[in-house]
Amino acid sequence: MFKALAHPMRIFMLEKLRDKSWCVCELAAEAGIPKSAASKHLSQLKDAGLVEDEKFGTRVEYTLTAPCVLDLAACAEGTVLSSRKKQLGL
Amino acid sequence: MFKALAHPMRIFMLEKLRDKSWCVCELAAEAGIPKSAASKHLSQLKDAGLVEDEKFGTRVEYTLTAPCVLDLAACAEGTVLSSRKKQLGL
DNA sequence: GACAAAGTTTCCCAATTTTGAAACATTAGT
DNA sequence: ACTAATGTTTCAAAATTGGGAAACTTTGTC
Repeated sequence: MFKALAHPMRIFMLEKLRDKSWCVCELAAEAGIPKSAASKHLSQLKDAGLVEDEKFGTRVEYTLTAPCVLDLAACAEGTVLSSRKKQLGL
Repeated sequence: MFKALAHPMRIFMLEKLRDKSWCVCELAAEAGIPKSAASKHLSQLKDAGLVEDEKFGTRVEYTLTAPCVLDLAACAEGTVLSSRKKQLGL
């Protein structure tokens, strides 16, 4: 699961999914990457249990499912920020 | 930070550090890897703000600092387990 | 000073991951 | 049936990451 989170693009996608569901082509356009890459990233997030997909015709919508991921991200942010301070000026 | 967590050996080290501080050579011995590798992994954990190091003579002791990492691990475990169930039998 | 112990850094190679293009489904609409 | 739109998969190249051995620091001891 941490491997799934260990890529800026996938973090970006999770942040997009925080507010609403997105289909692959929308996320690809937002991120400025080809559909194939977006599909593969989303597939990894799905394997990690962080998102779910649902088909609507030709579209596949991805939704954020893991409820604790946002808390997790907040924890990560706080940790990183406080360690930055220490590493610089204390 | 998630990159720092995205390696089994570093998770192993964090679990060791849950109970007490360890020096590099102790962790290397526990993990069965050379000191150089252990040092590099610990360096990444330090850069991510997850551990701190303190020198005692020639020894360098590493200590777990990020208080939320353990909650984070619990969250991760719960998420992974519930998604496994879904992916198998629902 | 010489030596040993503990860590770090460097160098190079192996392994993994990421990327983009193209081929391949699948579904919808005409 | 044909075409367009959306996703997924495959493949090879590119990029990143990890691993081990040796060189190098630094500190403590004799």
